[in-house]
Amino acid sequence: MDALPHMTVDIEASQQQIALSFQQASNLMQTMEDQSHSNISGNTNDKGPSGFQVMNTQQVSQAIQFVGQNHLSQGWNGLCIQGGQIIQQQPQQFAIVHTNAAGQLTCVPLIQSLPISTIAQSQQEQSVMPQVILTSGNYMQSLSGTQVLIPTPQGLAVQQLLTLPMTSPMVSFQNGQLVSAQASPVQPPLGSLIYSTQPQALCQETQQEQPIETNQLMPSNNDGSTMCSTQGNSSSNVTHNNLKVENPDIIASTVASVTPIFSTFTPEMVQEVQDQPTINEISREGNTHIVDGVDLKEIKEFAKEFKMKRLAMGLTQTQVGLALSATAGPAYSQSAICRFEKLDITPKSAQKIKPVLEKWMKEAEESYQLGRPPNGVHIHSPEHTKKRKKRTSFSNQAVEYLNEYFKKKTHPTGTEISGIAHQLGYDREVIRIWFCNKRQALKNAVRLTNKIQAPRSGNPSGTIPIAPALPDVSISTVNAS
DNA sequence: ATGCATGAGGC
DNA sequence: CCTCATGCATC
Repeated sequence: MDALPHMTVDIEASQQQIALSFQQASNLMQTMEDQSHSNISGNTNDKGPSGFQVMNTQQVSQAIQFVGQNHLSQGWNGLCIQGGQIIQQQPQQFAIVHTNAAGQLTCVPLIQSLPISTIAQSQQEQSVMPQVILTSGNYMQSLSGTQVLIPTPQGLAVQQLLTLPMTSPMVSFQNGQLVSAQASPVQPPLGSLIYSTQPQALCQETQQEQPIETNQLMPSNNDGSTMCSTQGNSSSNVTHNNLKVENPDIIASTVASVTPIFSTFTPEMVQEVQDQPTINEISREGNTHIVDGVDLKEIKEFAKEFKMKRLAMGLTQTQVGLALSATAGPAYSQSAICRFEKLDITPKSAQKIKPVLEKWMKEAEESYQLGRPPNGVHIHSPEHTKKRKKRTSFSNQAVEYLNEYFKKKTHPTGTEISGIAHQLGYDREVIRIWFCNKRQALKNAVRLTNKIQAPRSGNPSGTIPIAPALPDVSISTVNAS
């Protein structure tokens, strides 16, 4: 480090995502929280592998300082990177971010590397909008189009990230224009490069794979007590306290008799499952943006925008749900909001929820700008009076058995359901519901299974990869008895 | 984020 | 009995 203040963050060379990926940032912040006993992330409910993370300057600074021995130069004060996730913040700052081949991230505060006159001019023109300019190659290219949500005195602004096609961090200003040292033509034009408010496609959220089945024959630690989780409450009317593997051999042989034929679902099996494909599924099929009179593109964009704004305001899905229920009109739970943001719903549902969220967000933004929390976020759950059946927790053996059965037959007959219930020792209704839910989940899970291949590395086109891998529910006959 | 439950609407 | 939209509870 010398005259030109900058910071460098070591990133594993193998790291495919630049800089602090969300996971890294999360881990870091978690670690820092652990060590400092302070809440850095400030959001415990919604953090996870997907989505993006909004960090304030201090958080970014802490994260970065924590990573390396290098220090953040004092003047540096804004912005941060991601790997398809988020970035933010702090108006009135300029920085160039660069990753080199070794996977190092370099941030150069333009405010110290650019002629002051240029900055002053830009600040005037753009008001308080921060300027984020990314340079470098492939990694950064993949960021192009990523949006950054920036709280400004005027409210939340969305800025799109664009990348400069260059491999060197060297850039300079000439006549007030940013010029690549490699003299390669910069496109799009710098004007739009530097500042764009039009929301456009964000990079795909990363989502965690979830194996459809566990197929794990019980290790020794799974004794009868776990056949039905009672959550430490043995007094409630849990259905299966008595369900024990009295004779594990029976279970085992039973499972075997079901004759598992697939260890995993094959892609071909899936295609016809879709009665009500989710939005993500539809878009992957290509072209069509209008389904059932619903503009999917619009909904997808709104879903992303909604999530960004929610996070920017520091609200969890739960808080939004509570706030929603505190206002007039239809309310939706955290689950619903989660599914909406993930677009893990049918177009019909999305269309129904969207205006509700839209309206709420609008009001919330206004509140936010006034420096007060949106209505209702403080409200606490009213004790629901209805007695709900305690959630059944199937044993691993039972789940495995059911999964194997499901692979063979997604619609067991009434008689078969009874048989299964008897065999496993669960209520018949519970088994029936299990199959219902399994079928339903199957439809919504299709898109999750295809991110296994190249969610991050390839996919330069930015399109969503396709490769569902689930069985065809429609094969089996529906039968009642 | 997701598994099981509920209830509406429908054959 | 099924699908579908949703939610509570739990992972």
